[in-house]
Amino acid sequence: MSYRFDEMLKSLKLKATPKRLAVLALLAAEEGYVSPEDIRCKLQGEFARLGLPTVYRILDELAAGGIITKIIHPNRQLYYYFCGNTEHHHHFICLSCRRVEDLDGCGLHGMDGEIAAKTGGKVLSHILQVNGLCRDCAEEAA
Amino acid sequence: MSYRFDEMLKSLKLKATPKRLAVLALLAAEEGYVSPEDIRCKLQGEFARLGLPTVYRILDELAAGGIITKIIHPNRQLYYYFCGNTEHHHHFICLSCRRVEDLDGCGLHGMDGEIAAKTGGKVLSHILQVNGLCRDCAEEAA
DNA sequence: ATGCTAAAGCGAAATCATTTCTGTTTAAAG
DNA sequence: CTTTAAACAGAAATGATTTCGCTTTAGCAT
Repeated sequence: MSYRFDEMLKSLKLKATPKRLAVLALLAAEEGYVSPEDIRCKLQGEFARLGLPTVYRILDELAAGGIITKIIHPNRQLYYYFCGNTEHHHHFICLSCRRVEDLDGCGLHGMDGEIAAKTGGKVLSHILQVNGLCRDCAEEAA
Repeated sequence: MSYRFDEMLKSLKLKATPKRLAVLALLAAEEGYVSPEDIRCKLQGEFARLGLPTVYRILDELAAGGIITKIIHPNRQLYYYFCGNTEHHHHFICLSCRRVEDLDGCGLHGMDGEIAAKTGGKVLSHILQVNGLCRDCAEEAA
């Protein structure tokens, strides 16, 4: 699977700068979720000068545009995950090895509308994330 | 509705100290979710000396015991909510006024098992929370 | 009741991920 | 090629949360 990162950025009205492209490419190449610090480290060879604030800013922009997903972690650090699946769906994340698996057809489709109707309020967003140990890590722990 | 806070603490094998009881009572009296700092402020009259770390510790203990719920907020602060409903359920939270409404029968019952079966992994926890504006706040914003 | 011992509780200070700020650089548009 | 706005770097600040070592309390035997 290959992606047109420049077009993705364009669709978010962000310039396709080398750093943004590199962050996006790195995220897409990773199997699991990564922290801002991870990204800075891995891109240090490519960019002599790359500050953490820049990484944070880029990740924010990408997450705001919806092309990467913010992972909520018990350790309260930020993590991000790139997922080619553009359908509405959620994730099963491994707390040990950081692997992410898609949960398709999660049964929440239409929930927002139902809830809005029931409570009379307005649904702005919802969080659904399943935390656990992936098959390999679960077996290892056993 | 009145609760036996001392018994609740006992069931978690925590001593029913005045501060724990006060935190629990305060949470139960609040309609919405509150921050550790809120709690410290509101209990300042009752306890001349009450440090934030103590509040955090108590909230942790109560949340670990499952009698209060941790709220995940976009502003990255911790909030907690006391909910008398002991059935497995989730919440609709208002980002404006902090009101919380229960979502019963959320359609996730059994999901953990299904996911475990499908991925081969082990589900440790899941997060489901719906963020929005309650009826009043939505009307006000309109 | 009193003394003893281990657990629980406490707040000052430290921590550390994240953000802000300011000045600089870079790139798109005319 | 100039103009103008967006991106960027890095130092420093921020502020929620945790650590640490001391103090208090409760449980229990005497």
